[in-house]
Amino acid sequence: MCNKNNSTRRSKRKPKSRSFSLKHSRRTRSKTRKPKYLSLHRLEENMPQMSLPNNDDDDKEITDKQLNLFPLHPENLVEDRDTQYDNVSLLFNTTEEDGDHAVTLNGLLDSEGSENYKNGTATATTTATVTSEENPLSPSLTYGRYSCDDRTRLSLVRTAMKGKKERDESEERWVVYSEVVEKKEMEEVSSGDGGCDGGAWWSERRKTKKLLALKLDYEEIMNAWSDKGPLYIEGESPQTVPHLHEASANILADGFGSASNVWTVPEMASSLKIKAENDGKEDWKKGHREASVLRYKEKRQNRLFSKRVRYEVRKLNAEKRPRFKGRFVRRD
DNA sequence: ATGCTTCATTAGGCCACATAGGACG
DNA sequence: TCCGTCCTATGTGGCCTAATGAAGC
Repeated sequence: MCNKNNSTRRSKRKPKSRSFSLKHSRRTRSKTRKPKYLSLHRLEENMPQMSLPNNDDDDKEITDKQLNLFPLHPENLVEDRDTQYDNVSLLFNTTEEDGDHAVTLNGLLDSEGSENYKNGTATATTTATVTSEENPLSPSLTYGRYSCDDRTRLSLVRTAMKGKKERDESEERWVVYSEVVEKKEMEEVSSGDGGCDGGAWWSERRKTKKLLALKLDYEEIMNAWSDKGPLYIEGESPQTVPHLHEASANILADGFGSASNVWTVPEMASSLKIKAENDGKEDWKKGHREASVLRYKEKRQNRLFSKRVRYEVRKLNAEKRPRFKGRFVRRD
């Protein structure tokens, strides 16, 4: 219902005059407000600072850069254009020396995270780390070295990023707070006391993940459908759905999805395979990345942050409607 | 270092009613 | 199939308030 754009709201708000308000005692916080949504922007603030390794000259400069994952629409843009490329490069470009150690959130989850998750221990990795001394902006976090707190954060981010590929990339990622918390709690419960005991934690996590997989009663479905004609559209091959248990098991076994085990739609997968065979895997990967960058840039340019009124007539009616203290009141 | 208070900021909810669109005869 | 009626869900803007973080003591 209240889908008003926050920035618009903010701009509409008048600064309150404190002089008029009675000096009331401090409000009692009777109940703790549970935020409805978690913004990834906030999650991002808690994420480890990311850096591109192996470039001594640029290390400091890059280290000091903050990822701007939620840039403004051009109309709200001031200096954003200058940083655009850098941000995009931070998101999508990994240098050859990086190998698969991506510097994106996904990359972080896929490569670094998977390594540490797989091992189940807070092991130091060989990639560059940004310590709190080097980067005062992220005082307590180190990248490439995961404590239990880091694992917690990563878990939240991973949950939030889950399904990213299925969504419109232009959408801002908001996640329902309760879902994130519930999943987190489930994981914590399943991990039991040994929160930092990586092996046990990991195996329990696998179990939890398996329990979350969708189970279908195929026989019942087929029976219900039996009198409704053929199951598939004529002339088209039946769509196949990957075995979720297998998929999740593979992903879990390899960490959180290196590029090789990210599930794709079957058609896509076959075309990917053919293309990779024809053009060479590396060339195709490069082209794919460039296409992704282009798509990202285009959508970013077109993002609208101003409030969009869907029904102008409703707006007019609302503006005419009598109010008392901002609330609509009856005409009589 | 810790706890309390004050202040500023912000998200979310409330309200009435016109309208869209589905269900039904 | 078309038309009229009924009903429900939705969307709209301005204000208020609780929640929250920062700063000061």
